[in-house]
Amino acid sequence: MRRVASDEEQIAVITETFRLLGDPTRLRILLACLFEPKCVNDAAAEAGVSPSLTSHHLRLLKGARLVRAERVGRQIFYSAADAHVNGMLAEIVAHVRQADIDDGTTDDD
Amino acid sequence: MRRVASDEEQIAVITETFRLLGDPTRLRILLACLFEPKCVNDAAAEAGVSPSLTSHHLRLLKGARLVRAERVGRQIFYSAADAHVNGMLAEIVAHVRQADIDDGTTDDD
DNA sequence: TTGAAATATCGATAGATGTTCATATATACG
DNA sequence: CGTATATATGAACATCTATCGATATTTCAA
Repeated sequence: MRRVASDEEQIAVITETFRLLGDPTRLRILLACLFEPKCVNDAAAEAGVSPSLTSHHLRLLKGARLVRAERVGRQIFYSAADAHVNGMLAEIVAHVRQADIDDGTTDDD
Repeated sequence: MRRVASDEEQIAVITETFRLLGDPTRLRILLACLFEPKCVNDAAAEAGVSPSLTSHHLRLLKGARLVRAERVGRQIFYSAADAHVNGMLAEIVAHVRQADIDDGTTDDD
């Protein structure tokens, strides 16, 4: 018999996921891996932080299934875990732009 | 001449939004207001926390344009700011389920 | 096996954050 | 007016968390 995830558990997982996305450094690292797999060093360079810290964050992102890891030689390439990760980012970008428009602080991209 | 929001600023706003969503209590309060406007007391009751704390969180959510406030008499009704808020939640729920499936810990809703 | 490169882990710390309690503001009603 | 209800605000605190530096592990090459 299959277990049914309770609302509390679902909220716990969701908030944990959002919480991880709520740090600038971690988000930059995730964005670096979004469209093409990146090794730790490259992701670190793109995010502008140390490989150590990048590895730390990638571990957390991997724990929340936001990224997947694949070893190639002595490098490990990280990429977005599924399409919903991109979807979330797309939605929040749209939301932020919407809020900007409502606010009258629009840019002209 | 209109200002163009830099990547750094966009990331700052996005992470701030995600950060706010990354707290269980705050998310529950937001969920309470998602599909129908709720006054502070009702949202507090549904989230199972004090009205004071609810007001605190709603202020933050309002600051990030995640909810809108409308006064009716001596009550203030809060509701989701725009459709993208629902979209984000939908995407993350789908992501969490996808991760569950990949993990073999699926439920049967 | 030895050395180098890439990634991971551990400990410590400074700063951020959620919560509570007390108080303040605002609206409605006699 | 004064009272009650609804919401908001402020300070204080206890906890969590991102970051850094050093060390460990893993993999490849010679």
